[in-house]
Amino acid sequence: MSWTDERVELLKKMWGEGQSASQIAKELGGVTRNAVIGKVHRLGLSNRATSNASTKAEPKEKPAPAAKAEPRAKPTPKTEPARKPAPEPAAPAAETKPIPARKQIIPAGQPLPPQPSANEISPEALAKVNEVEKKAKKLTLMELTERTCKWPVGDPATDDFWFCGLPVQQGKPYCEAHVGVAFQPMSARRDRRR
DNA sequence: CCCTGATTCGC
DNA sequence: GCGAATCAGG
Repeated sequence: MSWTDERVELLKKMWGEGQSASQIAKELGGVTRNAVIGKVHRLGLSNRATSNASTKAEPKEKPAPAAKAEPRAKPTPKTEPARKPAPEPAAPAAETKPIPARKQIIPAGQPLPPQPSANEISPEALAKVNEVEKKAKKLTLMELTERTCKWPVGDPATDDFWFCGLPVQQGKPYCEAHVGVAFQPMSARRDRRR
């Protein structure tokens, strides 16, 4: 792949939006995040310092052909990146509103309202979930990544609230156990007449 | 571990 | 100009 005008344009756009290099690379396809970063720098984008960029300390670096691990001087001031992480256009785990199936433990505060449809979920699946919750990594919102289970556990109003955080199932926002209760086959929807 | 961007340097 | 390898940090 080459840097066509279109691709460069998209790159600029996304970079401007605060998208990460890897995200941009994914979007573009055919390039790695390194390629994206390299291009960004060549284009002169990168971080737009408020107006300082001096103090180019000692650029004197000795090649040191023998020592490959020669530490390169990196006096990058790295003042606060003025870049603001644009809020995810598509909320990660907002697509499907899962109602964590809980036993009967009410942490504290308000008694949770009756779960709308914590009904016809495979008992095995539920059991699994309860199992998993013990091993959950208990991540905070900020710690969630693209491959950590985003299943919420506990009461958000309490400090006893966290996300599963286990490795997600390929392509899914949840780990295996939680995928099991989050995505119900339509066929299971058969109780009420209809 | 996962991730981020920054830099170097052979191509 | 390009981007893999590497570095540095969260």
